[in-house]
Amino acid sequence: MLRIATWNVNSVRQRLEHLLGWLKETQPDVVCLQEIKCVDEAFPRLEIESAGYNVAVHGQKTFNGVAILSRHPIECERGLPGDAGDAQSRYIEAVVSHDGAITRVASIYLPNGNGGPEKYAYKLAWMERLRLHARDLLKLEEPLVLAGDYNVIPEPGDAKTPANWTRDALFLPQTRAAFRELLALGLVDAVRAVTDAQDVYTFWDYTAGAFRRNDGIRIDHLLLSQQAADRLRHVAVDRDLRALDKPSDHVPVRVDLA
DNA sequence: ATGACAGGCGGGGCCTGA
Repeated sequence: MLRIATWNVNSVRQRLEHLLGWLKETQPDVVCLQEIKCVDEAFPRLEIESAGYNVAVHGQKTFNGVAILSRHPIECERGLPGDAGDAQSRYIEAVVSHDGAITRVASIYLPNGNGGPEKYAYKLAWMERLRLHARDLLKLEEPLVLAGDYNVIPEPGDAKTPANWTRDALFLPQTRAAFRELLALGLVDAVRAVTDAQDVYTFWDYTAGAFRRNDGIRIDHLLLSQQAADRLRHVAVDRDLRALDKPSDHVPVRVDLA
């Protein structure tokens, strides 16, 4: 069994106590982190290694930053191919060796895309780079898990109040179409493989009592290759973490693969 | 339409997020 989770922690240093407690309680094998908001040297490596994890970081000062934690040996690549001039740290990929086999896992922090046409163009270009890279990875015919904060609300049922998002980059028609193109490669949305429930959310805004009103959206996703989907045994959203003091605005989503 | 919060940076507000 391999338990793989994704979590946008909104600063790993601010969230370290939550992270360590959740690792101990949930015992994931592989964790994809996003928005660590620090350079590699500032990542709390020793504390996490002491909890039993190998650590691979692709950090950045102040913004963005991704990491992969693994109880099993990993070999990592940093950065999404397709634009050598892209300085934002939003992608790290690991080959996890376990049980005499391998599973390939990526931690993804897809651009938000709000804030002007340049930012939205960057989001769409990034999604196309991701599609091309995913297409290449799928040719390997391996168990593959592309996990992260996609900043995409795939369907109206993935928001409590979809009308609030119609002009937002997370829900614009082009954004949703690009996400569907990813799925069309043959990837499986793990949550949608196990439930049609319309109230599965992974993010609640800090403002206006959004969590109290359960005014959330589902934007953190694990997309599985067929080889991984065949092994899918369980999916969970650790929504209770949003009720802690000083929470991230996102909660972990995780899968168990046989 | 704006701002509600939160974090980083850096020592005062400003930028970014979703």
